[in-house]
Amino acid sequence: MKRVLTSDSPRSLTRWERRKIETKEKLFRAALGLFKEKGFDGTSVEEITERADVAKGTFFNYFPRKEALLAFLGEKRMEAILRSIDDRLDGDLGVKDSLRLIFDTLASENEKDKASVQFVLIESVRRGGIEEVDRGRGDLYLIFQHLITRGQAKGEVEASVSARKAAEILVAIYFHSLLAWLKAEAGYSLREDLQEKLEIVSKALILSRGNQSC
Amino acid sequence: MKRVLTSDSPRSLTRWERRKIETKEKLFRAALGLFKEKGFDGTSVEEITERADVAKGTFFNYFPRKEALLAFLGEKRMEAILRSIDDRLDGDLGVKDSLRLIFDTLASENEKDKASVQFVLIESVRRGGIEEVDRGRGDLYLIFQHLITRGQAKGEVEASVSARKAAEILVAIYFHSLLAWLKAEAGYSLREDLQEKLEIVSKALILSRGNQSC
DNA sequence: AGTCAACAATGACTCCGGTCATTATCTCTT
DNA sequence: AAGAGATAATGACCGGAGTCATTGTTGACT
Repeated sequence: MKRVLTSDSPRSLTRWERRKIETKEKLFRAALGLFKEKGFDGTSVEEITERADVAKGTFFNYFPRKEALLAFLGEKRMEAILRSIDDRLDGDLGVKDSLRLIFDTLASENEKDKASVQFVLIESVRRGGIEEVDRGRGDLYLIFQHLITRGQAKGEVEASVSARKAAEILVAIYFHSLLAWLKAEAGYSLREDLQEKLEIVSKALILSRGNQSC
Repeated sequence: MKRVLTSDSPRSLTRWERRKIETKEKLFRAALGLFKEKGFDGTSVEEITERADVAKGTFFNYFPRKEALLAFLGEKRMEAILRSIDDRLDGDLGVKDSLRLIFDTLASENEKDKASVQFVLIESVRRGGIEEVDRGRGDLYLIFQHLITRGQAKGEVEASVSARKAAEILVAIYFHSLLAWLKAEAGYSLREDLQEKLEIVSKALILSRGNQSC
């Protein structure tokens, strides 16, 4: 039995909620700054709350555990990546070009800020759990699957392969390459690596129109 | 300048060393039992040392951190897997059959004891760090790479693909599938999943007699 | 304006991983 | 056999993550 008097749906933000978001954001920013200064393990929750000017206990009202900060960061990053992919994807593109574009976007978004990716993947996966990454991964997976299914309908993609499995392979390649890139020397190009691998698996997926190889 | 008086070379294990190994093993067994009973987080180091009948501090003489137990387990498992692959691999086999055999071995070794894999992958990767898994992964990677290079020399494998990248793809597929399997329902067959994915990427790698490009 | 239920903030507290100075045990030398 | 040097065992201790009972705020309703 809820009644809202001041209009209806746009009235979503009460002072409380605004302050809640504000506090969470404040904690998040404080934490991120400290992490970049002193690393994840080197930063205590108390330091974070002190910088955010709240009491220690408050932290746990917003993040169930310290690692949840990394999950939060991960979510934000993945959202940005998916938005960027959505923006750039064009229905007219062929499957192979679409895949190229997606891998390209994934690469460049990650190459933008290696330090954050370090936290999200190494640290978050390291400590927080793989689950965190999963929501985003699921979305990515759906994009691939959809693309391939559509490609099969259009006769661009080998009909005999399971779109599900193919999508899983693409996701696997992406995450594995990301990890490899994080551990590689500075000069290593994620973009080139992904494109090269895409080139290889494309041979298994894409029906070339009298083109390709040799 | 070492002198051993009680015989010579077979006398490699002094009482100390035997006891050292014994203690480490005792700690390890106690820990594994407790983990299966109460989970990793639910088990404290003190419980482990108590069951192993040593003082708490002793634990850290053998494992630098609690997670090192998982790394230790992981190493043991990976060694067993690689040994099993070595045993079963036959130089006469073609590349595709070899790959099938490897994936099959990987699947069955892991399917033997899902709980342990949970610990090694989820927990160890979750908390201990990805580094732990890396040694074994590196070996696996080399096996793939070697196999493919040899296959290219024999003309079985598409010469244009980089053996390095191809090996990375195979490893990526393996680990990703392992994770998916761990999170899947009980009925899900890792073996079938891997074989199906291998079938797909094979199309990109293997030059079938009478099929495929060039 | 005043009341009150809902919710958030707080920090003292608990628990546990990890350290370290000290003690106990072993091996080798003389 | 006794001493010395090496190595392992020990548990008091510390710091930080996470809990929770209490206190402080907010805004819906009268």
